[in-house]
Amino acid sequence: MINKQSIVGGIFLPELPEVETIRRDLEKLIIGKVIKDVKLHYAGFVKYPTPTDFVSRVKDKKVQGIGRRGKYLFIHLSDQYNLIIHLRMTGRIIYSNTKLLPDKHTHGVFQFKEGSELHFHDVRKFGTMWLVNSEEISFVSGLKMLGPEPLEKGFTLEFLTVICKKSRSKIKSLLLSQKAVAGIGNIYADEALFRAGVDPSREGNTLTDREINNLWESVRFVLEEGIKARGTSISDYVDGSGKQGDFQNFLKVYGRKNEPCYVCGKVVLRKKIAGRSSHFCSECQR
DNA sequence: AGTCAAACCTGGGCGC
DNA sequence: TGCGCCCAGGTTTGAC
Repeated sequence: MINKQSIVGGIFLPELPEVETIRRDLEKLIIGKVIKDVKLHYAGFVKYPTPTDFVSRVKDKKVQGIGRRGKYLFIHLSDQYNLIIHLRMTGRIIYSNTKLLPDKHTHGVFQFKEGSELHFHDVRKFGTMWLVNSEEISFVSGLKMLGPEPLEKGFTLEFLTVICKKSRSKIKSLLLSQKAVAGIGNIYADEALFRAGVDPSREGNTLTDREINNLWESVRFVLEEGIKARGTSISDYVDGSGKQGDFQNFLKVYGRKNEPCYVCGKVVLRKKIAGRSSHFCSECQR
């Protein structure tokens, strides 16, 4: 049997490109399907409503579309409901067109009427879901304060300029805050800053117009490259092995502590900035 | 307003 | 071999 199972988003640390790839994959797999039931093996990921209400609400809902905002995945359901998912760090969504045995980290199994399943799998149990109607959307924590989508029109150079100029926090911290740009995590923040040639410790209001322009361009570039790289890896159907892409080839600084910079040869440094591990080249980033 | 630490959680890497 | 410790990671919360 082919297409037996598909790991949709099987890689750690899902940021915007990973969530976007999951969105595209799910679009091909579950639109039009009707949810028969959901089994909760660990209910802690359900943030709203109560697990009992979550189960009863989701039954008989039809999947009408898949959306994304920052790192939040939206499953648009019938009756104006949205299943909103944040995978946090280790969350995965696994699709199978047959019944699939849950393992110790499978916390929820959505069963569709025609026999396929969507498993929510999360080793560290940080991932969360909300099932809300339009009046309850404000219950989804973190959603309101999201900045513009970096790959859409709202993320203008002018917007980033204003955000930087009025901020005294470190630029790395600003990128991670979700308010300057939605969907950037630690990996893409480090990669964007490297590409822009900006030291992650710099305060936002010290960046020149030229640096902000570089950063604006770099943020979009690395996210687009990320989508391209992940797109090839995840759309492959696998038989349980969870084939992954060549993400490593894409990274210039992240995870390369003490390895030579590809541009200048100096070793890539790693240090905590604003509480996050940050990788950078002190020669290429000023 | 900012920064920082703690909390959430568990597997993996380390030293001994 | 195995124990104990510490760490990573995104986000929220609370303290200064």
